[in-house]
Amino acid sequence: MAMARPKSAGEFDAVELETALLEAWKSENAFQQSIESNRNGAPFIFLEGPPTANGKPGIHHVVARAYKDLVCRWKTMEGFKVERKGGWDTHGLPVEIEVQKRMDLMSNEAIEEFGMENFNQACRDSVWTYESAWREMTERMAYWVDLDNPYVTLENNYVESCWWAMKQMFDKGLLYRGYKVLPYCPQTGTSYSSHEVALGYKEVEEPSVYVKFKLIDDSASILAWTTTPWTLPGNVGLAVGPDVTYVRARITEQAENWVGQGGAAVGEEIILAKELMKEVLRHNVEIIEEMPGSALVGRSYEPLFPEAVPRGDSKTAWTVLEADWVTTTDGTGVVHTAVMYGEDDYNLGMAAGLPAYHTVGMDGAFLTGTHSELDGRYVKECDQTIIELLSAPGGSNGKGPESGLLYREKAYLHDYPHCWRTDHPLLYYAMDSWFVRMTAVKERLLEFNNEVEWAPDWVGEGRFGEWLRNVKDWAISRERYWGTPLPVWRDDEGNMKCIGSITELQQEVAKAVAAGIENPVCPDEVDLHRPIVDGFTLLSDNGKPMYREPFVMDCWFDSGCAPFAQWHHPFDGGEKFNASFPVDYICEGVDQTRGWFYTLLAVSTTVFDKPAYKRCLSLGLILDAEGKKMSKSRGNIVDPWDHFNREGADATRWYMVTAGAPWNPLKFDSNGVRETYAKMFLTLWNIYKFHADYAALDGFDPELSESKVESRPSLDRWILSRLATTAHNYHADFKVWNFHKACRDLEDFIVNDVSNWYVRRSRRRLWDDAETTDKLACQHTLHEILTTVCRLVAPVSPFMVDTMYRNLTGETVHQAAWPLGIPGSLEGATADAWDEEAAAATAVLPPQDMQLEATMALVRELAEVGRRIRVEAGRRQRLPCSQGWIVSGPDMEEFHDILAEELNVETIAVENDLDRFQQIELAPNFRALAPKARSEVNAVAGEIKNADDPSAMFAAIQAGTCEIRGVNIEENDVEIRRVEREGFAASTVMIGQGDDAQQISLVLDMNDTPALLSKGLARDITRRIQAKRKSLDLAIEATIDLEIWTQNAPEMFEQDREWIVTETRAAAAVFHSSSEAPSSNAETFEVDGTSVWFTVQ
RNA sequence: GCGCGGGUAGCUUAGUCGGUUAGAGCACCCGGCUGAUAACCGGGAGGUCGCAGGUUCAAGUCCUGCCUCGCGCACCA
Repeated sequence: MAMARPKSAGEFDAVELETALLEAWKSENAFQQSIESNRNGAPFIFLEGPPTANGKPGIHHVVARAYKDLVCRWKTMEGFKVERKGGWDTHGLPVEIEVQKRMDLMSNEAIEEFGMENFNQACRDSVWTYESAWREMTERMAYWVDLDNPYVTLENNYVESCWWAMKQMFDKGLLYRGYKVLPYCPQTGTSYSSHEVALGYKEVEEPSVYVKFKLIDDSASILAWTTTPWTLPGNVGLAVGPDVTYVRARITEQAENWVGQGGAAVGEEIILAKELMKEVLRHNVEIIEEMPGSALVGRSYEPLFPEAVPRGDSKTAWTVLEADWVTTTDGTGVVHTAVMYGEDDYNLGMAAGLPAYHTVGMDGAFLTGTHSELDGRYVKECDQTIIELLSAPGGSNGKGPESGLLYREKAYLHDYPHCWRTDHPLLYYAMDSWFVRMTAVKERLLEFNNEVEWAPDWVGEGRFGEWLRNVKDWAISRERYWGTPLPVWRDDEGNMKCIGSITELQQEVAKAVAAGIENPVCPDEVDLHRPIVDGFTLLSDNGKPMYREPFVMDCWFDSGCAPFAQWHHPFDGGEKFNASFPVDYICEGVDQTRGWFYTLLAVSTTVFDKPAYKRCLSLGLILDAEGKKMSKSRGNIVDPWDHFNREGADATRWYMVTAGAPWNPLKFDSNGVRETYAKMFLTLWNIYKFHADYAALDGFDPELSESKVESRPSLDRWILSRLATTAHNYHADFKVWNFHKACRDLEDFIVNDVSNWYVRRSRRRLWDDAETTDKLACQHTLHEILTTVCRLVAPVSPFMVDTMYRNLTGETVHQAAWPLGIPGSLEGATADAWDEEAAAATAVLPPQDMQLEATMALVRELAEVGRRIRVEAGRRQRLPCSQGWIVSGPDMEEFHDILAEELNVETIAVENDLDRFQQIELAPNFRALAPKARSEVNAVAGEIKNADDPSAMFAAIQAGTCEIRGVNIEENDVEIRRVEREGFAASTVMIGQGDDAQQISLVLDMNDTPALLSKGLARDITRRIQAKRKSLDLAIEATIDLEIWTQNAPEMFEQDREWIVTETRAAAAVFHSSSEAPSSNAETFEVDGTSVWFTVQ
């Protein structure tokens, strides 16, 4: 049995407390113990989204981890078995770039020269650069996750599971090889992800050209516009909008002031979108014909560079095609289509059967055979040549009009992506790529998404749903070095094999070797990375050598495999996997919508035909105090240690959770952490200290004494009811992900109800040296409040409450039961379903008494009202009033003494005669009045409000005889408001709402008597002496010698002198008469014209 | 351009079914109180509820348009 007798609390030092606890947790193995203690509980499966450890962790990582931890701890306290395996994302471009920068290997050639093996080794090492920083942050913030046995995406077992998954897709026909147009840098020989492209947008001015495409069997030309003249040799089609209106316009006269090259002859006919005619054409024209785009579809035109692209068997090459994405916002309403150099172009080309041939090599130069003046030249240097070729009489193909094929050139200013390493413009370039046919499983994706409980729901329905409804095939390959290699081998005829395991690889290698193909040995522990896997040559079914497709996989694929690859499924851990899929809970930033949230679902759908997760908490972005996104480049990342080392992890975590809804962007404000520390944690500590210090002093032991709740004073029953109500609301908010609301309300309860009312009102109860039942009641109450509050706070801020709970109960709060029940421990329960009633039966909360809560709310309200009255009447708080009256309202008899004390009133009485102090005013109740009075409502309301004699009107209303503007006014059409009669110090409060609304007034008697003046003075003197005691740092039980002189003072009664003596623990006291001069070392003060001197020794 | 989410006091924010005096906290000022903690209580000042229309007897709340910030998507031919 644990020691349950609290020790004195001591001063609060968050950092010291937290670091000491971290040590204790470590030596006790507290995290593992908290799981172990629930080993028979129902499982709640959490999946950690793996961070990459090659960047320093910032405060935004702390936020995500706080929410992960919060839910896991909460579920653990509910009795669920919540294992938390850590994970690391270790592959991918960010790692490569980091290494490239460090080693100055800024191109693929450089990497290959350096050696792929060496390079990948460098990546492998680089991955762990900040691992210890992550570990320290994770431990310090008390994110409980198993970092000693994490899954690591670069490990062979993990990669093997990814290979297995890939093979499942391959076997289902969901994996295919194709082209994808990607932003590509010929200098470095790499394509870029959209993230990198975003880094390199630059505003540039480039020549854009309007080109005439001469129709066959027609004198007219179709006009198209492009900002990339180098794509023109690759032109194989023109796209028009089927519903766009086009015109055929004839040039009627030469244009004046022509700038630049190009032009048109009088009589030439040009086709373009009607809407853009004015903007594009510099000549005067006459419109010959109008037609929709659909009328142009199928027309053939002369290729600009007939040599550049072979027709092949294409029937649609060099014809007009329709595309619904063609707009008339710029250009000519006709889009020049070069299949290999634009994404839309490529998709259109594939759909329409255009020939798909490159005119540009991987080095960025025109391929031989494009045009004699262009072959072998870097495309960006050819703009001028192309313009000249087009402008020549007859144009570049010699079949155009005499005026040439160029109509106009125009400098064009736009944002264009550039290589962020070499600064060269990127080329959109069609490249070999592998895809997962996500479009084939779109319906399943949508179904599974509907099954997910999203928080907030609009991310699931909106953002994520939108993404799925527009799902495209997943380009999964990257022509890089450091990643999970694509396990596909291919021969020169296009025969392919996808390898799903090491064993299979070994078998295939053996087969190849048997057929005479040389191969390195393939041991069981073969490293599944480049270049090792590239070294194996396999044998196709037709006996041809097969080489590995030289790609690695998108690293998002790796993390998408986490649910099974973390267990090395299907090779190991079958049970582990089967029992934990789909997972119950994931939680990451909203930026993972297209990232991890998607790839998890994409992989689980294609491989298992199941969803990957049941619940997903999508967190808002973390912004700095100015509302700017935190980023390395802005340098506005907050270092979590700034707060860990100042206010501590508890305050940091509590701040994060209470600052706003989890899914809303969080403006991280350092002052807010400070505020949380001072308000929430300091207050809670002081409540605890108050209890613990007296409990220690009195030897209080909750196990050895008893105090029945129903026989405790109403103040105790009130705070316990508030505790139960707060806990219920807290839990209800947790269930619907409203952690912010839950925690704000709990904080309010702690600060307002417990500290500012209960403890303040109870302070004197514990001062009593004797063992009274009242003191015991207070101690038990405080004990119950604190142990419950500790458990509620523990999932969010796990440190301080554990220290408190340990001292109060001898046990750790992290193995304590959730006060609202422990469903996870019930027979047959799962994370999704449990017996609510049986779970509730395990709850441990005091009884609720809503009536009592309402009454106390009123008492507190009246206490505030009383102070307001005093301020307004200019009567100081310490000068008592002889009498106070409460006018109407519920019975509060049992709280009259509290009120009397709060208000410093001798007696409180109830007065039912309203008219004695007050009169009424009437106010219209619009909700009731409006339907009856309709448009007259304002006029009627005005007459009610301004009634000369409201009492008389109300009497008429009650009698049913009050009619205004034809409307019969009934009682519920008006509200009665009370105002004070002239000459009374009173104030009125409204409680309740709607029909239950009630007004209660407080009236104070402001007349003085000698007795009151004496008492008031005594209180003032006492207060000054107490302050002096405090400033002298005297022990509470120390006694003093007291001397007091007064001048111009009211007579002080003997009983009040005695009161001063006992209150201030004076062993000896001398009250000098007013004729005696005060000692020169006496302190002095003045109150209401009375001067007082005193000495304390 | 499309979608999602915001815009309420100097700052952080609450505001339910539309109901007539928009509520807190921080900071500021005045006063009070304190063996009560970096506290507490009362009061003050501080708001065109992003802008403009509309619906309604009544709009922070509902509708339309616009401005603006954030995020995502698309485009940049």
